[in-house]
Amino acid sequence: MQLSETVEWGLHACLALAMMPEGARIPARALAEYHGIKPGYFSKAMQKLVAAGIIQSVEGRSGGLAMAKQAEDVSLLQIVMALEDHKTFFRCSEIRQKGPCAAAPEHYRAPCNIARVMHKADAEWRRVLATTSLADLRLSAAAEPIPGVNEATQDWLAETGAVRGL
Amino acid sequence: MQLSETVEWGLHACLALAMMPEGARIPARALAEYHGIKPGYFSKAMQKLVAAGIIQSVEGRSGGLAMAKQAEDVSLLQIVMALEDHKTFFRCSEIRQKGPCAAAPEHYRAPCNIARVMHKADAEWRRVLATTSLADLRLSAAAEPIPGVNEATQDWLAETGAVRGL
DNA sequence: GTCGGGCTACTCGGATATTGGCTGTCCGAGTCTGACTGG
DNA sequence: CCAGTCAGACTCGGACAGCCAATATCCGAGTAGCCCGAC
Repeated sequence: MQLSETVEWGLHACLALAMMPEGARIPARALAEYHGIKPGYFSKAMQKLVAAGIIQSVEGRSGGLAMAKQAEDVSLLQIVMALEDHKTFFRCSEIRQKGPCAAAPEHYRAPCNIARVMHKADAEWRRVLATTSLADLRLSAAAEPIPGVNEATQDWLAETGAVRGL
Repeated sequence: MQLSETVEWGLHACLALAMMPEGARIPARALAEYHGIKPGYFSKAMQKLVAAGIIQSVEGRSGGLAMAKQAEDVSLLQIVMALEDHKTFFRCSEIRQKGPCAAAPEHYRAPCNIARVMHKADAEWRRVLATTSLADLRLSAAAEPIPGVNEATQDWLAETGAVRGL
C-alpha cells in the first residue's frame, strides 16, 4: 500500500530543480548524487516526470534536467500522480455484484457506500497535494534553511560543475 | 501504491457481519462465498481483523465469525489499518540528510516541508475514514437497498444454514 | 427414557508455493563540446 | 586568425535481471455437535 520511494526522490528533485536559476540544467546523475541516491533507478523516476511534462531533459554532452514549467504551476499531486501512474489508493472491484445473491447489473449504477467513503478519502488526500505547489515548497524551504547547507551546496556545485546552461 | 484488495473484502465482510443479529456467527468460508471471493486468502484478512480485536472467531464444528465490538465503535480506519499493518502512504527516508552537502544530524529535528505536506495529506485521508463507522455504513446501506438482494440473502442464509448461534 | 462417551465433521490458524510489481543494473543511440586542420 | 570538420566524451532512454511483498493454496490442530450404547 505504500507509495514508491521514487515519490520522495521526485519531490526532492523537483524542489531542487525549482530552486535553480532560470535556464540552468543539471545531469540526472549529479542530481542523484547530491541526494545520495543511486543514479540508475533514479533516472527512471525522472523519465516519468519528463513524460508528464513537468521537467525537461536536454541530451548531449552538456545535457541535463530542468523544470519544464514554472514552479507555481506544478502541484505536488502532479508529481506524485506522474510517478504513480495516476492510480487511486482504493480499487473497487464491485464484489457486491459477484455473490450468489447479487441482483441484475442495472441495479448497480451508483457506487456502493463503501466505495463512496473510500473515494472521498482519496479525494481529500489529493486535495492537500493539489493545493500545494512547488513554489510553496520553495518558499517555506527558503524561510527555514538548514545551517550550512546552502553554502555547501554552492561549493559543491562550483566544484563539480554540475550546473550548465547559464 | 494501491491498497490490498483484502481491504475491500474486509470492509464488505465487516459490514455484512454488522448487519447480522446479535450473537449470530457465520463461517469465513460462507462469508467468502457470499461475496464471491475465494475462501483461502480471504481467511487471511479475517485473521488480521481477529488479531485487531474487531471481529471474533469461534472454533469448532459450528464455529464462525462475528463482530467483537458494536458497529458504532468500529471505524473504517480501524479496519483498513488492521489489514494494512498500520502503515502510512508516504515514507520519509530523510534523504535530505544523505547527500554530500548535508549538515550535522542535530539540525534536522523538524521534518522537512515535503514530509509535512505528505503527512498532512495522509492525515486527511485517515480523518475521513476515522469519522465513518460501521454503523454509518449500515444505516446508509439500509436506506438504499438494492432490489431483491435482501430477499435473496435471507433465502440463501436459510438454504445454506450458514448462520449459527441464534 | 436418560445420561455418558466416543466418533465425526467442520471450523480456524498457520506453513508453504507462486506471482506480479518495485527495485537495481547495464548498455546503446544521440548530441554537444572541444580540438585540430586547412585556408 | 578564422571557419569547417571530426573525434571524443558525456547525456538520456530503454532493455534486461533480482528481490520482496501480495496473492494463492493446502494441511494440521482443535472443538462442538451428533450418534450410539449402557444403565
